[in-house]
Amino acid sequence: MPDDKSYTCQVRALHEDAVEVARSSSLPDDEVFELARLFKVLGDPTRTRILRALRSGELCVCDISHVLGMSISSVSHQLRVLREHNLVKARREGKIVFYTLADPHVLDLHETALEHVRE
Amino acid sequence: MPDDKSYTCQVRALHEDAVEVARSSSLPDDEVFELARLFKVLGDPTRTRILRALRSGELCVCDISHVLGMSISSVSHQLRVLREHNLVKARREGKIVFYTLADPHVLDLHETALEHVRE
DNA sequence: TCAACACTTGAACAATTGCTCAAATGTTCA
DNA sequence: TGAACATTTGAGCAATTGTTCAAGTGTTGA
Repeated sequence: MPDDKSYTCQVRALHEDAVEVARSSSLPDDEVFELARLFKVLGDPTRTRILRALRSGELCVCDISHVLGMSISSVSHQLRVLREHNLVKARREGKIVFYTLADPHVLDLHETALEHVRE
Repeated sequence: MPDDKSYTCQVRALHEDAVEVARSSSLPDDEVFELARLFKVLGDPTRTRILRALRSGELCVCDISHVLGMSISSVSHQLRVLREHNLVKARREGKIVFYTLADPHVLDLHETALEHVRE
């Protein structure tokens, strides 16, 4: 990021004090990244529906596929994403793998967001 | 989505009752979509940092660019996304456009998510 | 040991994303 | 009016995403 005129506005900062306040109260980079990462995982309709489905208790991959009306494969791919981000847990029982919410607390985000979405 | 064996598991559903419960308590499609859409917008580090910066009050595009250390252009592009999703509001004063949070309530999502991220 | 089955995985693909660069707007002030 | 400047916009691009298809793994029971 070069420090020339094309890059930012030409004064050092239009409102230096406001910039300083904003800068000093900003989150550490890693927290910003983690925050965005979590929201990004939540920001897909398929994954949203999987998390909603698991609200009522554990389900196997086949069950989830039926609830969503989607292929086993794509559900499994998304379950992997959710697993990798510690949003769901898997438990194998014979041939069947059961999934549960790793931390139902995460659904608090759904509630808050729904309030916003519903205005 | 064809209804053949390659598509889902071979029984109608492994746990029909659980599937029925999950299905009947699921969100309407449009709410799922809106929910995911909101999280998706929140799920980018640049946009996260913009929203955090605006927490301390209104800033112009140039200010935000300074706080983030990013080009005016990319900040403006992201502000457009935030505007289109009603997360920020713009107010023009002469040559300068000031941005504010459209609904600071949205930052409640940050707080809740930060708790989760921080374990 | 082998077929059946629940699930996972990898490659391939179109679609979407976030950035940069350059050009266009809109506003002020001389 | 025209130059200066804050911001927006559009095209172009590499990178990422979500799905499908086909092949793979792991477990059960005959």
